[in-house]
Order: sequence, then C-alpha cells, then structure tokens
Amino acid sequence: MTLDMPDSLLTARDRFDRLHADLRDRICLLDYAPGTRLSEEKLAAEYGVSRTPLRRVLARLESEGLVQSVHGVGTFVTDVDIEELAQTYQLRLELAEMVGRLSPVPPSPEILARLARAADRARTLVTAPDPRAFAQLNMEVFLARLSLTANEALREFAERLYIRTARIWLKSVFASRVDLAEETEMFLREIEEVEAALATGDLHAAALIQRAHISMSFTRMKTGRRPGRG
Amino acid sequence: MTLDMPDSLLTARDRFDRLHADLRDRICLLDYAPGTRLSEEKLAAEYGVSRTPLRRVLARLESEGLVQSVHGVGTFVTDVDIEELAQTYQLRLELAEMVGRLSPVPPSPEILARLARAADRARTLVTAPDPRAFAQLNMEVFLARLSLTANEALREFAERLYIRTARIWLKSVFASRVDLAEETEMFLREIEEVEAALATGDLHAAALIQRAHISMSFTRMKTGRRPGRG
DNA sequence: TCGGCCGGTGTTGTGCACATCACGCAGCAG
DNA sequence: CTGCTGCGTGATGTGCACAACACCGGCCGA
Repeated sequence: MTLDMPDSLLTARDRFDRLHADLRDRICLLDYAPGTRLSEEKLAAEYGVSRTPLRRVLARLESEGLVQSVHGVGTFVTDVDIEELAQTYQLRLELAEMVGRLSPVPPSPEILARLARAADRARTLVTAPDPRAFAQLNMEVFLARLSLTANEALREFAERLYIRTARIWLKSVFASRVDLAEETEMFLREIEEVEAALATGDLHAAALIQRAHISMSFTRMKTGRRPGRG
Repeated sequence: MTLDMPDSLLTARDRFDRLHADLRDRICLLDYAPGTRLSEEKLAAEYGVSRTPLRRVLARLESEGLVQSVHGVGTFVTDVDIEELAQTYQLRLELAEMVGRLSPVPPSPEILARLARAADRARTLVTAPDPRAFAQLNMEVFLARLSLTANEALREFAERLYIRTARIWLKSVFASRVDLAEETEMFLREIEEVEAALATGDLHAAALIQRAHISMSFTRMKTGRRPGRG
C-alpha cells in the first residue's frame, strides 16, 4: 500500500505520519472493531519501533476521538453511535456546503480524472459489492473533493469530521441496517451528478449535491432497512 | 491561578490538561511571543515533571498549530499572519453563526450572570485599558457563549479555531495597528447587544451579532489604524 | 581571501527500565 | 455460602540515558 524507502531517507515526521495514517485507516475500515484493545507493545513490535513513538501516534488518535486510553487498563477503539453522532453529522453537512462556497478552486484535470476513475470503480462495485472496498473508495473521493476548496482550515476540519464519522456507515452495513447494493448505486449516482455539476463549473452545486447525499445517507442509517425488503 | 491539590489525587490526565491549558494560555496571551523557542528541559523543570509528559503536551500544541517542533533545532511558537489567517477567519465567521442555529440551548441564569459580570469588567477596562486583561476577558466570554449550543463537535471546532486566531488581536494591539480603547468599547457594545438579544430569547440574533463583530474586528486589524487618528 | 570540511554543542527523537494503576482470582474470616 | 482482603498480572504513564540531527565556529587548503 505504502511505498517503502530506506530508513536513511525517512525522517521522524514521515514515520509518524505513516503510522498515524495506517492505524487511522485500520480503525476507520473496521479492521479494528470498536472496543478492540490496542496493545502498545504488540503494535510497536509490528511496526518495528519502540513504545515511545507509537504512544505519540496513539495520543494523536485519542485527540481525534478514535481511541481512548485508560491508565492501567488499556487503549481501546472508541465506539460510534448514530444518535450521538447526529450533531457531528449536522456540522458535517454545513462544512460540506461550505466547500463549494469558501475559496472554491476550479477543478483540475487531475481531479476530474480521479473522479472518473472513482466512478469506474464504483460501477465495478455495483456488480460485485464489497463493503471495505466501497468504504475505501468513499474516503478517497471525499478527500479528493476537499481539494476543491483553497481554505486549508476548512479542509482540515472537514477531514477530521469525516474521520470521526466514517466508521458508522461500514458498521451499518455489517449490521444489515443499510443495503450495500443500494448504497453503492446511490454513491455512483452522486459521483455522476457531481461530475455533471463540475462540468458546468458550478462548484456550489457540486457541494450541495454532496451535502444532500451525506444527509440522505445519514437518514438511511438512522432509519434502517424496512423489514420485508431485504 | 489553578488550585493546588495533593499529587495523590491528581491523575495523569489532570496533569496533562493543566499543563496543556497553561502553556496554551501563555502562547495565546503572548507571554511567549511568536518565534520563541520553548526548551523542553526548562519547561519540564519548571512544571516539576520529566520531558516525557511535557513532550506529550507539546505534541498536542503542535497538532493545534500553536508550536512547531524541528528535530535537532527546537520547538518554536508559531507566528500568526493576518493574510494567512484570512481563510481561518472566514471559517470562524460561519461557525459563529452556526452556534445560534445548530442545537441552540436557552441561556441559563449562570450564563447571563457571567455575561453581566463580563460587561462590568469590560466597563472597567474601558476606563483603564489593559491589553492582556482584555484578551483574557475576550477568551472567557467566547468560551461562555459556546455553551449556548449543545452541539459538542461545533463547540470543539469553534474553540480550536478561536485558539488558533486569538493571538492576532493582541499582536495587533502591541503593533499599534488597532486602537485598544476603540476595541474595548466595541467589545463592550458587543456584550450589551448580545445581552439584549438573549433577553428576547433570539439566540440566532445573538450569534449573528458575534459574527458581525468578529468580521469587523478582523477588518480593523487588516486595515490598520488610519494615520492622523492616533 | 574564499570555500569547504569537520568537530563541538545543544536540541529533539528513541529505547528501555521502572513506577503507577486497575482488574481478577485465590484465600480466608464471618 | 458470602463478602472482603490481599496479591499477582498486565496495562499505561514516567524518568532517564542515549541516538540522531542541525547549527556554528574554527581550521585548513587552494
């Protein structure tokens, strides 16, 4: 997944960022389910470092709300609950709309190409649903679309909010509270609508589309599948 | 400033929070000017701990954008520049308005009392201007008004944004780019207007007033005092 | 005189041993 | 049988010594 380099060219910050991103993805993709205990010693051994820099990563993850450390007990992956995250989602909606309003930047050909490739992958996922691959694709698209605003603070906070809420969708899929096929189709439609909006240069419209889909996705998770459908 | 307790009743998290809040305030109140080098060893000695827990605090401050550590060089207080913080201010404006729109809670008598006391202190500061005391009062009022929303995520992010931009005002005062007396009067008017809005129960209006004053404050700093006035 | 090399010095980053804490279980008194 | 007390075990938190690194000044050679 990540390219390997000789340690001589890896600075301390690079190692930190790599460990942080790796553990963050594991948590967001439910490789570590909520409640899982993360052993500092085992993780340090796995990554080939001592506990000291690994604890620094865990402290960052704790500040982001992904884990929680308790002295003498352990470090645990936090749980995500739809009711508790309702307000977080409210804020996400507002920030999503702001991405198209504060310091918007015209989409570069690279961004459009990435969206096109994402749409292709989404079409593949429609025929062969895969929750984890879908969650990963969703995250990549979200981060790519953040580049449509030049407001760094907005990007940073929107990403933090996304990270905090990303797991709830995958959890809903595993709990069969949402239908994976339906979710994949909706996501594909969202990308296509966004591509159309960007083609006309209407960045605010693209942002409103994303806001609408985030809202609808949350409603589907909160409501759950109607009995008798699946 | 902070109450002392026997170490036996102080948990690790308490110590962390205390050090973090203390260093954060020192930076935000310009006790440590931008560019100042923070010696881990000296700070650890001052707080009576070893470098290990202190480094944890510095890492948190770095994630909040208040300091920056460079391997082999030192840990430095970051600088704040009006031009660079323009986008951060844009986001602050939006969040300030959201405080009155997302999950508003009726002001408790305690909040109203705190505002009234803040107004009294502001009137004192009008007659005897004091930049540092004003900045401290401003921060207290800001945090108090955040309690007018039940949206925890919004509170957290609004506070983080405030912390990141708080120093620019005090810096502008010391650079004589804004007039302290004028700023104090404007702040007093803001509190009184907010009190009037809260008295009618219009939380959104109170939020819009704050948004307007944040915007005007930023404009005053960006424009600077007109020559021939001061 | 100028440029590059090189070691001294002070800093942050890392590894490791120990302190501190919480939980669980065995043992025992009532 | 019940409840509690004490200890063993394993976790996170802390202190300390050393490694890695950057800056700076002197030195040497061209």
